[in-house]
Amino acid sequence: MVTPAPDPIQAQLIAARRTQILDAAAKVFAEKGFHPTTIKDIAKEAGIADGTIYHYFENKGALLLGIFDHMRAAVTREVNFTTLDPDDLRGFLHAFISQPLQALHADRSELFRIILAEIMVNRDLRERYYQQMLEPTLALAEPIFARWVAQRRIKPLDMRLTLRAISGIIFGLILESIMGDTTLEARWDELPDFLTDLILNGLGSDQP
Amino acid sequence: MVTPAPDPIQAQLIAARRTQILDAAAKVFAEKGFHPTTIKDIAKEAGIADGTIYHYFENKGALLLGIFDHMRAAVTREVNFTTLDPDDLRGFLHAFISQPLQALHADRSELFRIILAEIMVNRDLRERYYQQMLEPTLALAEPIFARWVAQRRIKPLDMRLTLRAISGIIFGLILESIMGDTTLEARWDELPDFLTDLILNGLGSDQP
Amino acid sequence: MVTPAPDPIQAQLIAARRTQILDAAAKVFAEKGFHPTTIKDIAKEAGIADGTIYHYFENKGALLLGIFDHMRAAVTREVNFTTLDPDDLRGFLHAFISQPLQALHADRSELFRIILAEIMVNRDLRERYYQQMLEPTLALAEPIFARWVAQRRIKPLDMRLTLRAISGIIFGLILESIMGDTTLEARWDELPDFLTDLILNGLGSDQP
Amino acid sequence: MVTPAPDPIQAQLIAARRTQILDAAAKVFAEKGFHPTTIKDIAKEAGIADGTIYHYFENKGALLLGIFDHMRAAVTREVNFTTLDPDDLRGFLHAFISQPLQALHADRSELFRIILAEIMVNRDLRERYYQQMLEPTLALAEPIFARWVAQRRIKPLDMRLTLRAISGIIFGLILESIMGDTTLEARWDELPDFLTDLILNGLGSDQP
DNA sequence: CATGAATGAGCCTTCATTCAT
DNA sequence: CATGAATGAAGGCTCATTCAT
Repeated sequence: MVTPAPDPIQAQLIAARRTQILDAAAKVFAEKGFHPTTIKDIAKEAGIADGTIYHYFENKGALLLGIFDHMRAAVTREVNFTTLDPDDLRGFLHAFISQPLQALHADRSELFRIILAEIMVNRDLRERYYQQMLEPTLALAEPIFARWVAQRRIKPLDMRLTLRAISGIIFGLILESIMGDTTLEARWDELPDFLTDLILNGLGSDQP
Repeated sequence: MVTPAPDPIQAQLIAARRTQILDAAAKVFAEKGFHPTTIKDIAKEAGIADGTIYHYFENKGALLLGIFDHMRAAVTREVNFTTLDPDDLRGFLHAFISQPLQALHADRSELFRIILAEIMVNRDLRERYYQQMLEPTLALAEPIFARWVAQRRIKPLDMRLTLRAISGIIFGLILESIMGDTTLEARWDELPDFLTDLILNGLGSDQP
Repeated sequence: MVTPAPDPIQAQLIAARRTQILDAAAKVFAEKGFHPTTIKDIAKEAGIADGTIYHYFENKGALLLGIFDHMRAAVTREVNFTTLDPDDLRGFLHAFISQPLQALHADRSELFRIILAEIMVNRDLRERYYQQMLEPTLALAEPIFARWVAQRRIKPLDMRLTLRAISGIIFGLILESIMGDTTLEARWDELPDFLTDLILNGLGSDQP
Repeated sequence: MVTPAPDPIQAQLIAARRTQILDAAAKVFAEKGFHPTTIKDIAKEAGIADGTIYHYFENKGALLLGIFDHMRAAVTREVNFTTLDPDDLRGFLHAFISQPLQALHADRSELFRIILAEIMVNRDLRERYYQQMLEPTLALAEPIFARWVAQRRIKPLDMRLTLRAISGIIFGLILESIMGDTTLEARWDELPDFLTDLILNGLGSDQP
């Protein structure tokens, strides 16, 4: 296991090698799943020897954590609400829905599926996911929604349940897509607009 | 592997033994997860020998399928929209939300978590889940929602996306609860009412 | 790992299999040493599969412990001072010297060499050896020697050091023989008489 | 592997580096044992890189040989019968017993334990030990003892067995001490006097 | 049908050793 | 000469599955 070297060039090399290994692991995991994948598979994919992996990662589980962190960093980079205008209610909501929907779709979805499976099963990973992704997102959005309530721009609903419902939709749709729903697959790009309307206006007819 | 005997008493015994094994497996899986559980664990829990399990199930994977089918049957029994009055828009929606929320919660949630993990990873199981649970539910609700549209009681939105969004909420909230969200855990019973309102009326303020 | 069955026939079979494995292990250990020997080597020698060994022994180390216990039982059977006449000073001393010298020589010496090496290195085994072999022997002999002192048949020396010295001779000679000393090898059978005289009368000339 | 340089300064440096490595190895071996110690452990202890060790030693086994030689040199330095007065029978015997007892005790005993374990298992080391330590000592003492016999100061016993018995006592007591005998541990310093008397005068009472 | 001992393929991991820089 | 990243062989151990009793 390589400890971060003070030497910046060394650090660069180490980071590069770690990324190389993680990329290989991510690829093979996405194809075969976590458990069916052997260290040899990953090493072969990365073009290195089995043992080399253990210079950079404690064990197989650490690879998954590494991938998780990489993905989290990437998603966090892509999903960034701080640049949004909180006064633009519709725009904010649209972005709030659209960004995760895009981030966890497409080429990332296979890997996310595998990670999600392990999240379901691995307590560490589960807590990590909750504390580092779900909870921060909810915490970030809460004051913004609260302001809208104060401004009477949205109904004075319970914010915590509301936020969980909205993020739940996103989550649930990603899951349904993972399950193989072809309708969602085909019309993924319509979802942000559609959901924004649905959430804002509801399903019910205006006429009583 | 037991081939279905014509003898009804035999069949009874076989079914009982299968259930005994499946219950044991479900218990141990829920505690330890699928992969960490060994056949010996299950046999011990069921009070039988390892080999006996193979008289009733092809292999370890078949146990999970069996559990899945059992759970599906139970959920299907509990979640039954056919007895609902389709003219009671609010009541139907409430039940549509409430029933799965109850069915997959509580003492079943640990096992569901484990099965979900395998669903994510096992194509067979995934397709089975989609074809036998998700898709039928959507198919069942679609004409009912369509009728409401025709009656102008709900907005003429795209039904397929609408249904996926609504079931997505349910799915997503179960997931967030599995992730360990204590808010949802504590206020699980408020969800049906809350969600029914939210879905019907939306988040937006009435005042433009 | 097989737990002792209440069924006496089962117990017989289990004991037989354990012995079979232990004998195979002893043979290969004696030839190649403990560490260089693989589980596969032992399994092959025993004519069984690798995994079978783990039905009967926790791990490789348990094999060594098992061999150690077997050898201890055998040596204890052979080295038995309780049948000796404690009034026969010379006879007792002769037997006290002779028995271990015979027991740990010949076909047993190769295995003893290997076990001794692990004793040197493995704290558990070391304590086991001390508590189960060395100490009991010393404790057994002490009252007998004390009686001789009381009877003024031997000098009133410190009994504990005396006993350790005598057993030390035995131990040391076995070691020197293990080291490959050909003189000892060739004249092993002279040792009991020779040592009995030496210990009783000492080296010094009678004439001052 | 460094070939001896003709340059004396080079040779000095090489010797120093070898000693540095050997000291580090000795320390770690004494703490963890030979097999459990990795080259990395030793390199870390010595404050150098893994690879550097291989410039000075063929392989891991050579480190043990090197330590063995170092220890042998040190012991040989400390245990030196040539300066003793061979006419002082008691004094010589006392020193003959005392010196090894001191040399292989105290801070050296842990390392000796480890080396002894490898001696038991490694034929090369075993022969080296016998030929370079045990046999020379015996050979050295033999003429001296023979002279005493000629002078009728000791009994005309078989010298070869006598010497082996005496060195066996020393050897055996060191072993018993290694085994964890607390009596010996506590009274180690009494041994030389005690043993000298015992060996010279024997255990038997003077009165017939 | 029930049993559970036996099987053996296969995986993670370690670590002595090498060698390009 | 020093470095330490890379290598890859090897081994202990697990466990799903089989099958003789």
